Amino acid sequence: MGIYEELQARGLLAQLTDAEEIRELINNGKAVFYIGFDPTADSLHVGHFMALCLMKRLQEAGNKPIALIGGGTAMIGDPSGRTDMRAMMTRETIEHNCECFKKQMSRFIDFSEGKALMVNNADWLLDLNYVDFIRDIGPCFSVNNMLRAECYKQRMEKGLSFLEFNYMIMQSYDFLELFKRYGCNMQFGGDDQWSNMLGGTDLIRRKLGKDAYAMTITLLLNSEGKKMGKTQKGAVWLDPNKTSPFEFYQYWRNVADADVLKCLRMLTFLPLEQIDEMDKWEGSQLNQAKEILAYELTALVHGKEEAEKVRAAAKALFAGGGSSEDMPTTVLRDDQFAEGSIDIPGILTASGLAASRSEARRAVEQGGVSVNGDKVTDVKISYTKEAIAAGEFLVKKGKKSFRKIVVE
RNA sequence: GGGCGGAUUCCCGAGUGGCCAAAGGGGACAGACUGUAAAUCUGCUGCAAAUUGCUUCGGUGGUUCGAAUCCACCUCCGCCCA
Repeated sequence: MGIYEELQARGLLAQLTDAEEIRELINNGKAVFYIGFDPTADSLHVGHFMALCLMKRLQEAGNKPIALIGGGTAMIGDPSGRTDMRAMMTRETIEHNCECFKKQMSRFIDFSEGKALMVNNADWLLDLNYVDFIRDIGPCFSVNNMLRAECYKQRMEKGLSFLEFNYMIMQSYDFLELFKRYGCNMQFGGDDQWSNMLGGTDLIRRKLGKDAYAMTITLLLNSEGKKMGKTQKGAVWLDPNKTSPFEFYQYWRNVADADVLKCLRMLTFLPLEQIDEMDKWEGSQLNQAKEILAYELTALVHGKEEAEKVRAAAKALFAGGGSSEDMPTTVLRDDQFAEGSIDIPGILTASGLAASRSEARRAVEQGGVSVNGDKVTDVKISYTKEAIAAGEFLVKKGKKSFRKIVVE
């Protein structure tokens, strides 16, 4: 089974410009491919993770990946799949984010000895001369066609600025540039990038008369059709400071039944035979599959050691027993104690379990808060520093939010 | 450049002088039921020293005893015409 067949079996392939040709190239390690990552935040998230895994898989099959960091395209802002304009980012923010991306990517992809490249499109986009550029590239794009592109559809109603309209052209230019510089003959990306990617293959054909290929990977949607990897608070980040390994683990531990197998196939590196075996599981047995999913992904992103710790911590919390050593912990400072004690809303807000004292109060009133297993019934209850220091102090809000409290 | 319409709480959206911290829906959160799932039902959803006080309806000023609501100017957006 070639890499193409493997990707297909995992349900990763969405749209391809030329399936036969692409299969031929990637199965024989002849692809030099790129995936673009716009530095819109200071950490990669789950969506990027999928792309990085794809890179890794293809690299292992002998193909050469180019990770393109969009320091230039981030100045424009990709309108794909958005109903409103992105907030404009300052150049400083973008540069900072680029640095963060670089660090994180190096952990997933082997960039040593030219096995992979990392480049930044700021290098060729930022100094373009406007008139030269549009004279050179402009004639290759039909506005009529662009307006028909799927990625702008949603914006035709809510409005699209000229700035964002140019995004497709920038991305297309990237592909052309990479083709010329590094012989990059393929672009991969999320399915929402399809129109932007086609822009690139068209541009290469028009400018150079050469063929280049594009392929999108399936967006990871849950059974309700929503993008996975997002929580109420925002994305599930790969940076442990933004999404702790524990939270990361829990996110996957809690996916819906209908989504477990899909996630295992698309996100993990477990052999397909093993996943097919799990496909036969039903009902509460799926819980085991979820545990495997959560463990595997946490191990990929944060390392095996960390994954084992958080798995043990989760078991301790939900199944009882086990150690609480690696639970999310909040350290209370002296100044958070008024007259030597702190009340329950104070603890909940200090630990981030509640956003405000009002929210904390509500949680208590609804019977959702407990301390060391005992339900808190009095909103006014206070704990002294000594009481907290005396032993294990475990605060629980709802069923799944825990925090171990210690004092300075 | 001209004409018209719009900006409300996390999102959609009602509200056109006091009865408004602001209907309804979605989402989120909590409870029951469960398998750390889904579905369902219930509660809840600005902040706080909490039967009270404070801050919010694009921005700034104004009218008024009282403004999300009226007036002026500004910013941003959509539609139509150029």
